[in-house]
Amino acid sequence: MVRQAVQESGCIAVSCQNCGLYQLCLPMGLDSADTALLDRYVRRKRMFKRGEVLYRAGEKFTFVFAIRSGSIKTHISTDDGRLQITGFHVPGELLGLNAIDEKRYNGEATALETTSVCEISVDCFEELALQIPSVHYQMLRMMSKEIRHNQGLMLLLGKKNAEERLATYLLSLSRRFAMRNYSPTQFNLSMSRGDIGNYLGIAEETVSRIFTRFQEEGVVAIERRHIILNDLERLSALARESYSTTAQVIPLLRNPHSR
Amino acid sequence: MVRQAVQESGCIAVSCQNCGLYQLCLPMGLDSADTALLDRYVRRKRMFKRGEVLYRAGEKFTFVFAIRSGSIKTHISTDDGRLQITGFHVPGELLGLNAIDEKRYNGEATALETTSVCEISVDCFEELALQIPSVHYQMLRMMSKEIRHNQGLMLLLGKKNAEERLATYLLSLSRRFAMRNYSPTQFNLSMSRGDIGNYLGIAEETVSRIFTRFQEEGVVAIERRHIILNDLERLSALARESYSTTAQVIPLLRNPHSR
DNA sequence: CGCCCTGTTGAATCTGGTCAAACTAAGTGG
DNA sequence: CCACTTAGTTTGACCAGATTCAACAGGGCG
Repeated sequence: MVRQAVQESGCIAVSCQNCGLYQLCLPMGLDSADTALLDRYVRRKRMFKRGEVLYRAGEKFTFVFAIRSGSIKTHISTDDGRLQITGFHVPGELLGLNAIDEKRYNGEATALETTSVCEISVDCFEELALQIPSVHYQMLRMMSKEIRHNQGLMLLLGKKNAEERLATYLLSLSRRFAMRNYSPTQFNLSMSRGDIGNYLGIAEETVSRIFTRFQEEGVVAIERRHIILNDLERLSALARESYSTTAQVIPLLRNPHSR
Repeated sequence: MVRQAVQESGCIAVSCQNCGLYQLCLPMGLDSADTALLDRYVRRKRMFKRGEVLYRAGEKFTFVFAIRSGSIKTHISTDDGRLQITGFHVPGELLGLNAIDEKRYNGEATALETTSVCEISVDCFEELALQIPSVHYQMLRMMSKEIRHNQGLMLLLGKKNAEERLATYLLSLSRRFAMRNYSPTQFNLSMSRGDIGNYLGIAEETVSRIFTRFQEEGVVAIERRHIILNDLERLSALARESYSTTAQVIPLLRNPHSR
């Protein structure tokens, strides 16, 4: 189940490949006792059906969730009930980490489709961090990444118009699929038009209208939830950003603690 | 300069009170050698005048900045030059932490007024983290807090109208001042109308118009950059959120590593 | 003293939201 | 197998909130 794959970067990818914990990118020198330990932490698996909730805002922080398959949306809401989707999450990502400060989840996570996750008990997780000090460091990197992502979204929400938002969104999905070695030009949208609109801060009708416009212009071809990006160049122009696939799945930088 | 103040929470506030490093909330048992060490890290002080830049996007991650006095704005920009302010920062806050993943600053930080900061060398910082393991944990908490804050902003940008945004903004400033034992109902805005508008995703003219409307309604009194909040209740209603000052400056939770 | 930057106010315009209705696909149960 | 429901999506018409453009006021600073 758990195997070691030494990377030239000086890290080990611990897998359970499709269980997000491997993202923690443990440093070299993990012995078999450690791997056994890790195995213990990822044992708890669980399925969620479309619409089922992983955690709710205010609940005690008991699990970190690693997505194995399927997809999840995370969202927060105003006091008067309007909600904002803050992210869509795919296999290999960890959920719930940012509850570490308040010890309570600050938002809610819902399955978009039938989804399999590993529940990692927080206590175990902290124990793990004690045994393998660089776990904290890796968590820092992951959260730093999330902050970066959220800032990108803030830029989008604050400064872009509806068309740019949708084009940006499609490109960002494309990049994420490319990173995971799926087709960057053909994929399924697991979220509804309503969810997309909510995430991008526009009405679902607007999403629909702009999708049809993109289609008329030949930039994309859409068939219900399946989409083909015909012209990434033009899409980048519409998003007003440059298209690049430079980012790697898990940037395995050298860990400063292994000096 | 550095003094120890044992808190009932099991933490020590290291100060240099007005130097944000104390936010790291070091665990008990810091000996004099450690405090001396810490003193070394916070030695580098520096002043920035209004408009001067602390760091730019893409620059190598060399310093973490702790604000001692004044205020700073952080911002990112689209490829075509539009920029989005992602935060205003006041004394006691740390800047630059989220460069930890890519080793490069992802945005830019600019002084809003004459501002004094401690520059903490990243190398020193990592050394510190090695010596005092809970530093990483405290960084996690700070980043978790930032994520929470950014999510709040995303909610605002995605779902609130101009009036709600401004009311929310004033309340959030009020809370921050209250936390630091300044008046929650009377303070100076160190940022321009343009900056406020940019941050909230609305035009500066809209900021101006709504400020005058609030003033006509008697909710606030504004004299250039000085503002008095006359009616927090009504302001909360306008923001459509409940007013509370429950949050504390530095939530000194028990550190799980000091078991 | 006059310039410049910031902020305020007005008027015209437009993007995107809201409301309403039709349509499609996928179930669901008789 | 078909009527019926339901959720998701698309499209049209209308309208409101916010932007844009423009002019102007006033403080602060050289």
